[in-house]
Amino acid sequence: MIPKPTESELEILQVLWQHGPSTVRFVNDELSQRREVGYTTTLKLLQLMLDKGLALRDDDARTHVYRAAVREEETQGLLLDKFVDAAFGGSAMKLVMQALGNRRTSREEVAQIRRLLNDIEIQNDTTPPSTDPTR
Amino acid sequence: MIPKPTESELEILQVLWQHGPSTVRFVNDELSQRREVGYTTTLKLLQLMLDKGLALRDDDARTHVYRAAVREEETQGLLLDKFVDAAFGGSAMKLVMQALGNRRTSREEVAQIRRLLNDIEIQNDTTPPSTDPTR
DNA sequence: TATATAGTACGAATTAATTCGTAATACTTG
DNA sequence: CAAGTATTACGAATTAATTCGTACTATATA
Repeated sequence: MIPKPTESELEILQVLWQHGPSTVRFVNDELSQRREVGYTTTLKLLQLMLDKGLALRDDDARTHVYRAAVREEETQGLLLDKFVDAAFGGSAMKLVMQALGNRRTSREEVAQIRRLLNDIEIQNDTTPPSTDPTR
Repeated sequence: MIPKPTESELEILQVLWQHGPSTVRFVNDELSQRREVGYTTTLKLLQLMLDKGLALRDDDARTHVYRAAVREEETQGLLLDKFVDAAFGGSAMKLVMQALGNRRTSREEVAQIRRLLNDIEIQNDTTPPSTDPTR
């Protein structure tokens, strides 16, 4: 089981996912572009993430290199589930409608979602929904 | 500006949104169905929410009645924005794709999203996207 | 009316997350 | 090599969120 990352840990994971294995210095520079943050704060967070199993590190050299220990999509999926429960009473549908409704969605994006919907329809035809009344 | 509710506050807001104005007792009973929670804990949270402007109360009678001071959709929108930033690097698109991809979506729901996409297309034709390269 | 019950207020303990200072050590460079 | 610089380790302070105990007051009921 992967632990749920905190806000700050997630911020760091974003850096690691986007840039790959990184030094503390690099991560800290990235974070500093968004907000004020001390070097040792970033260091400590990375060390905690190592303990929790959110990050791995290569400490062969004096300057350690950290990388994400959890996959981006998997982590996002976990967080999404919790968020849907917490903020949308469990309705992923409401979330999607709100996400699409409340912001600009380009033609290309609309097309992309349409393609996904087509795939889902095919799935629904191939593997019809369970009729189990308890679900 | 409405403050960002914490996890517990959000849990309570869900109750208030779903059931309307409620006593502490009622809210606590609802929460207790999901998890162990003391009465005075719920009371304190509602009082804090009152202070923060997340809830309102009618204290004419001895037994106070609390109600949400923030609208459901508006609050969800706020939280969604922050969540998209925190977990999906700002890409609402990625979130939607993941939400649709990672769970069962029924025919009715697919149809509903299609209708929304049609509306969006019409918007895009009526009000073409900005060509500002910085956005 | 006296006792039990239900409610509010609020301080304070606890827990979780974040932040940073300081010491020790390894590297870099004049 | 000596002085300055960068890095790690780690304790501890701070802040934010949650939880609950206790005192007090109002209401219900025996």
